[in-house]
Amino acid sequence: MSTIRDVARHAGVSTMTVSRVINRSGYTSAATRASVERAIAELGYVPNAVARHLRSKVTKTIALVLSDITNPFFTTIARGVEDVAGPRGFGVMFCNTDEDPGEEMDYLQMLTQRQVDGVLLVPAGSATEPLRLLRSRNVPVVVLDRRVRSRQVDQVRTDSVADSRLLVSHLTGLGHRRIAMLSGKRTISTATDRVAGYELALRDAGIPVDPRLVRYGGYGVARGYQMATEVMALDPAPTALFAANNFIAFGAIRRLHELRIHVPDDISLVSFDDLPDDWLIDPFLTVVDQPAYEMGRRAAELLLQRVDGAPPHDAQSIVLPGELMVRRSTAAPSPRPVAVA
Amino acid sequence: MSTIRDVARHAGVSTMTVSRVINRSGYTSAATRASVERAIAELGYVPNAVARHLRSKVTKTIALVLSDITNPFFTTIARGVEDVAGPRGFGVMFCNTDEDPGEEMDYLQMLTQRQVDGVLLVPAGSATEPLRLLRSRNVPVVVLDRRVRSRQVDQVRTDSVADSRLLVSHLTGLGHRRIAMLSGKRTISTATDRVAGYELALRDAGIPVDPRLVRYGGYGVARGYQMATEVMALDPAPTALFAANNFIAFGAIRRLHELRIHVPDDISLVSFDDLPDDWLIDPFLTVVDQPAYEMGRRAAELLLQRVDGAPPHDAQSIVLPGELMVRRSTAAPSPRPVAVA
DNA sequence: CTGTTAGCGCGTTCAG
DNA sequence: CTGAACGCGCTAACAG
Repeated sequence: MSTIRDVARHAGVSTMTVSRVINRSGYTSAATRASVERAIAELGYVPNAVARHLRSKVTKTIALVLSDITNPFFTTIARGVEDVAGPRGFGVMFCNTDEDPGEEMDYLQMLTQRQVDGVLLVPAGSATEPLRLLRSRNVPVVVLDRRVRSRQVDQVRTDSVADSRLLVSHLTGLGHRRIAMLSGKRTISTATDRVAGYELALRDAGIPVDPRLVRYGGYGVARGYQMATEVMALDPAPTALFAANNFIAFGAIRRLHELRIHVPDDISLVSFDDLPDDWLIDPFLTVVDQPAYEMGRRAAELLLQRVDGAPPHDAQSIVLPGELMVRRSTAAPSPRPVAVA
Repeated sequence: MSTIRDVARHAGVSTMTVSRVINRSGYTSAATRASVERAIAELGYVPNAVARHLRSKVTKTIALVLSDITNPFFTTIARGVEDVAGPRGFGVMFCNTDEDPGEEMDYLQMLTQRQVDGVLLVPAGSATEPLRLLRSRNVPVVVLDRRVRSRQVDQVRTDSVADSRLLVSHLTGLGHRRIAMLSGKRTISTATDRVAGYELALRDAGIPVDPRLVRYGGYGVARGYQMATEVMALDPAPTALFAANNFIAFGAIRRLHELRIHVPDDISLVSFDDLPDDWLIDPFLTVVDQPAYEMGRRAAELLLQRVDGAPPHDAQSIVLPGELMVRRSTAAPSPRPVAVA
C-alpha cells in the first residue's frame, strides 16, 4: 500500500500538495494537479481514512443503536438513516441492544472509543446513563422513537400518548368497555406512554381502568403471546386487545388463533406498526402507522447538523404525526362474550 | 479529552506502561497497575481507537454490503452477522446498494479507504469488478447469498438451482404445465439460477419451456406486480406462478388480488423467502425457506477467520440447505383456466 | 500557488 | 518489570 509520501515523491511535489489535490482544499495549479493525479493512478494510491480521521478529529461515522434490527419498524428507520448518511459520505454502524441497558452501555463505550461523530439512540431503558456517557464524551446524540425527560437533547418520535388515545377511542367509540392493554417494558417510554393514552381514552369514555387488563410484558412476539394468554383467561374476558407494537400483535394473534377466537367477530384487535403496506395483500390490522422512514431521515439529518457544528443549545424535539388506519380487525363488541375454557 | 500521556503523567509512569495496562499485554506489577487504573478513572480517560487502529493496521470493523436492508431476508442476515461480530468486538457498517453496481463500487471504495478489516458482499451484479477491487486492496471478502465463478473466494449461500427445481417439481407434481417464472435481474446469480432450476424441473417433467413465461424483472414489489400483470395477460394464462423472491411474490399477490384470481383455487403460487414464521398467523405461501440468520452467522464467522489470518488459499463455499415448505398457496391446476379480460 | 514543520494518540522497538 | 524514542499516514498552521 503506497502512502501519500510515495505519491508526493512520484509526482515531485510535497505531501501537502497531494493532500490538497485529494481533498480539493486550497489552490493547486492545473498542471501540478494533473501530475499528482497521474501519480495517484500509477501507484494505485488509496488514501488512508484512519490516518485522516486521527488528524482531523472527525470519523465521518455515525452509529445507530436500537433494540432489534429485525423489527421492520426499526429496519425502515435504519434505511431512512442510511439514505441520508450514505450520500453525505458518512458510514453507519448498527448495534442491537435487545432492550438490554447493559448491552447498550457496552456498545456506547465501544462507539465512543471509536470516536464516532454521533449516535442515533433508541434507548433500551431510562436513558439517563447512556446520555450522561455520551455528553461527557461530547458526542452528539439524537434520541429516536422514545422520549427522554431532558429538554437538552434532540429527539425524533411520534406522540405515543395522543396516538394511543386515538386508537383506544376508536375502540370505545365502537362500544368496547373491556379493553386489554398489552404493552412493552415499564422502563420504555413508548410502553408507558401508550398505556397513558389508553387510560386517557378510557377516562374520556367514562370507563374505569381495570388494572388486571394492563400488562407490561415486552415488545416481542413471545411476550405478546403470553400477555394475550393471560388476559384471555380473565373473567369476564376483554372484548378488545390493544397491542403496543407489531410484535406483540403477532403473538396475540397467534394466541387468539389457537383459542379459535375470531377477529373481529369475537374480539377486536389494534396495534402500533403493522407490516409495510406493500407486503400485505389486504392489510387487516387497525393500527397507528408511524412514519418510520421519515423518522430515520429526520433524525439523521438533525444529527448531521449537530455534527457539522450546529449550536448544541436549543435542542429540538421533532414529533412526527402517526396516522390511524382503521381496517378490518375492529368491530363492535360481540353480543355474546368470549368464553375461554 | 485526556490522552494516554496525561494518564502516564498522572500516575507517574510512562505511556508504555499505561498501554500495557490497557491492553493486558506484557507484565506489570500489581502496584503500578493499580495506580494506572486509578489515574484512568480519575481522568475519565478513554482510549482513542482511531489512533490505535492507525498504529495496529486493524480497525475491528467489517462491512455488510447488500441490496436493501428493508427486505426481511437481508435484515435477518444482518442480525446474524451482528450477533457474531458484536461480541467479538467488531463493529458492523451496512450499505444499501439497491442492486446498483455503481453504488456498490462507491461504497467499496469508501470502505477500503476506511480500512475495514473485511467485507460481506451481496453482489449487485457480476461481482468481478468489486472482487478485483477488494483483492487489489487486500481486504478479505465473503460473498453472501449470491454465487460467483471464482473458486478463490469464500461464499455462503443456498443452492438456488436445486431448491428452485424442488419448488417447481412440487408444482409439476400437482399437474401444472404452464408455470410462469417471475425472476430478478439477469445479472444476479440467484435470479438466473432459479430460472435454471425451473427449466430443469420442467425438463424432468417433460414440459417444454415457453420463453414467454420466463421474466427477468427484478427483486422488488413493483416488478413483481408488473411481471404478474404481463404473464396473466398471456393466452393461455399460466396455472401457476413462481416468484423468485418474497417481494416479487408480494407484488404478484397484489396483482392477482386485483384481478380477482384466487390462490390456490384459480392459480398456484410459490416463492423463495416468505416473511418470518412468527409474524404470520398461518403461513400461506408455499416457499423454499432459506436459513437467513444462519447464513449471516456463518458468513461473519468465515470472514472473521480470514481477518484473524486464516490462510487465504482453500477458499470455502458453504452451501446451506433450503427447506421446501408446502403450504396453502399450491393446489392442482384449476379445471377451468383463468380468463383475463 | 506550494513547501516546511509539527504533531494527532497510540504501540512497537530496544534498552535499561 | 519499566521507559525513551520513533513512526503509523495524514493535515493544520504557517511560511514563502
